Amino acid sequence: MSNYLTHLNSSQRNAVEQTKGPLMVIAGAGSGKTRVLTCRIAQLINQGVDPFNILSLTFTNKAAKEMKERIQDIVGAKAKNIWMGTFHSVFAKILRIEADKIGYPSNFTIYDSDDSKSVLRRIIKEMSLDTDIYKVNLVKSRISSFKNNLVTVKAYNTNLELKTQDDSAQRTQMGLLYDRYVNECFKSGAMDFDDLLLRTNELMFRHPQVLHKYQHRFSYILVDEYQDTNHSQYLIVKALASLNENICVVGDDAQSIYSFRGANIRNILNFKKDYSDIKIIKLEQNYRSTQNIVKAANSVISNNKDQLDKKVWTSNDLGDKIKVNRSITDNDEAFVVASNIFEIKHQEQVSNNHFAILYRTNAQSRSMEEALRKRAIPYRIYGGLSFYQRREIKDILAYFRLVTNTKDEEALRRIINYPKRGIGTSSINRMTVCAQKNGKLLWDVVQNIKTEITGLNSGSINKVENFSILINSFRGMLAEKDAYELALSITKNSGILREYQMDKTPEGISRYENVQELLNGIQNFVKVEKEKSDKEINISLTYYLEEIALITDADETNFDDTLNHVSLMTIHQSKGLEYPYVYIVGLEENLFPSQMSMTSRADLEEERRLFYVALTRAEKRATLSFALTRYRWGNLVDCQPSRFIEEIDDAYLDLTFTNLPKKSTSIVKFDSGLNYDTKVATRNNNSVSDGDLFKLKNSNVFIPKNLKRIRSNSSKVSYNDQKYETGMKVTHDRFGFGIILRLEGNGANKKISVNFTKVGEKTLLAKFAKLNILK
DNA sequence: GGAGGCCTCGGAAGG
DNA sequence: CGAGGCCTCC
Repeated sequence: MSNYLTHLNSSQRNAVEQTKGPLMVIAGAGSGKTRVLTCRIAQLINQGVDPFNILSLTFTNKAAKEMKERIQDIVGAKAKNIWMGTFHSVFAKILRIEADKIGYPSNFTIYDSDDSKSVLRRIIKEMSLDTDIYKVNLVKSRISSFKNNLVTVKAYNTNLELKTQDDSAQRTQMGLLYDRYVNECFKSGAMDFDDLLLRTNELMFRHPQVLHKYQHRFSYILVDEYQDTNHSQYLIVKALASLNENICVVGDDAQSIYSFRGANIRNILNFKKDYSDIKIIKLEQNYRSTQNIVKAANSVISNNKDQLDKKVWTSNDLGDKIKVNRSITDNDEAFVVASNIFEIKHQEQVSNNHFAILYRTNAQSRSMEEALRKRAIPYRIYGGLSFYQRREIKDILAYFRLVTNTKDEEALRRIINYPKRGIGTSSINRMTVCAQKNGKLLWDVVQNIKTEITGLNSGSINKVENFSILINSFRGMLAEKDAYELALSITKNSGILREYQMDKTPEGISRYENVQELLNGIQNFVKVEKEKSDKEINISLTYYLEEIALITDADETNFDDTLNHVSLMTIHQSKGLEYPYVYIVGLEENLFPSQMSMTSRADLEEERRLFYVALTRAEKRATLSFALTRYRWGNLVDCQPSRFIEEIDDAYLDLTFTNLPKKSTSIVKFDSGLNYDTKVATRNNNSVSDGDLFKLKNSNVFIPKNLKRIRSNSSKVSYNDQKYETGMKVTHDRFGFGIILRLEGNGANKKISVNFTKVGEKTLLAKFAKLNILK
């Protein structure tokens, strides 16, 4: 049991044994971070700390679950009592306990992103706002960022900076909109994801005795993935830890890739400022990857300015160099990847699940999928629509939600006429107006439709009444029936099951199966929960909803994981995972780094960290690839190789072609990150010439626009085989007049350096350079 | 009230 | 290109 310490290196051991006081562990990629966290908690428990007094916060439920299991392996069943989970799940639990103090019911609903959007869409419409200015996604992310920075409606209204931002974007009603959204959620007894953190702060700051209670309860606090915490989370941790200061945060600033959703990298960069006697331990030995991979990753990340000083190293084998493939099209790229996997599989007897294909955007999965299918290589795509986000599941959950919390207006609106029961938009609108006029809930109007409303015909009134009777009949069963019995009754008696049963289209069949799966899940839930509790208690639907509200697909036990398939996922999803063979595809400017990151250094650095994450997933071999043309939104577009390839030290690269722009021989200087901010000027304008100017900055091989016509069959490409010679006078469509200085390489890889009068020296690929030779 | 056509928009995604 | 929201027409 106690030999767990012997498997640790000295830094890891220090981190584990340093159980008192503030500690920050900077854990490089593959440095055994999870091991340290689990051992540290085991150590606390072995030292006599009550598991009830340990709070361990993670970023995903999956991580929490895995960690709990690993701790259980060391200390046994008492590990179950540790407060371990995501910020959201732990504080949702606490908020349910303390709900009355902030005016919420303890069975409050948790609105997911779709619910929030739907509420916003409704408010924007009700306020008759211009939907071009008040775009739902934009408004939502803005409100989210207000909340994550603890900017309440009141604070917003006195915040000149934020207001000016909105005013200058014509969003003068933003404050009002924010206010209405907050009220709408509150009125519905609902919290969105950001509320779970914001309301926790509210709870703790307005109720010192509550804060005090939890400060005492959580005498030891651990936070994983600290680099990805936002301001709201930071404040919660700080408040809870301020009494005992037994706080341990673990993270890697180099792997902070979630600032787009509010994560604040300063939390980790500034941690030491918050605690006076802080200890900092760096885990720098990488156990995962080869030397070439580690060093290549280091050379890339060194281009970032904002980072903590550390040196990740490994004593593993040198390994292969990072292979870089170039393809003409995205389909070719996929073909090369699939062929390569096929080859390695057979030559080296490697199984499918040793391979991962990582990409920047989900859209890139399609070509990979096709290529793998052609090679008959089993694969699995991770991500996409989660089970609980599926329409049919959300429909059923909406019934559950309304039955347990009739204030939940989103749920009510979703199902009041689903399945169709003749309560149309006009009836709903009338009831809405009536509710608003009398300051009542929509459900109040529905429930008392006969007395509450005039202007609805008797047929409509009857239909509404039947609906209200239906829902109330379910409500009557809440206390006596368990979650499964009630769920079954709801799906049957609401007509929803029949609806899906009748639909014999493939989608309909799949919907029906999903509903069955949901019901099976509930049945299983009831069974497991009953076994867990010794008492004969009713596992209610309310309890079920509370438990699943924060569950997502990623947490489901993936039985498929044992199946042998190649994994396809975005780089974001790959965080924390590792594979012997990793393919990072689509390494092109404007794709990776993403076009949207080009306007600021901070965003570009995040893209670079993302690339760092991708590269450090590889254990044995990493392969990079890019295409010269790619379909994006139905259009074939030209691509330039990503700057990230150039940023890797040549010593660790193995180019499978000869003329990738090289820093050392670069003629048009590659500016290594100094001028990113100035690029705003060239990128804001989408005109062709500006785009080309930009490309030139990053690549000394200029690949002209006309490549567009080249299709996936590369054998059909006809090269311009004009005979160039040193000293020739030439003209170029864009660069004008110039003199050929020298020729390098042969055949398709022949390069020409030309000194142009207007733009100076350029190196062009002979096969693409459209030079007119002047006699 | 509902089906189908039109229009718009598009990043990554934990809870 | 493809999904989803919205609007129109029946």
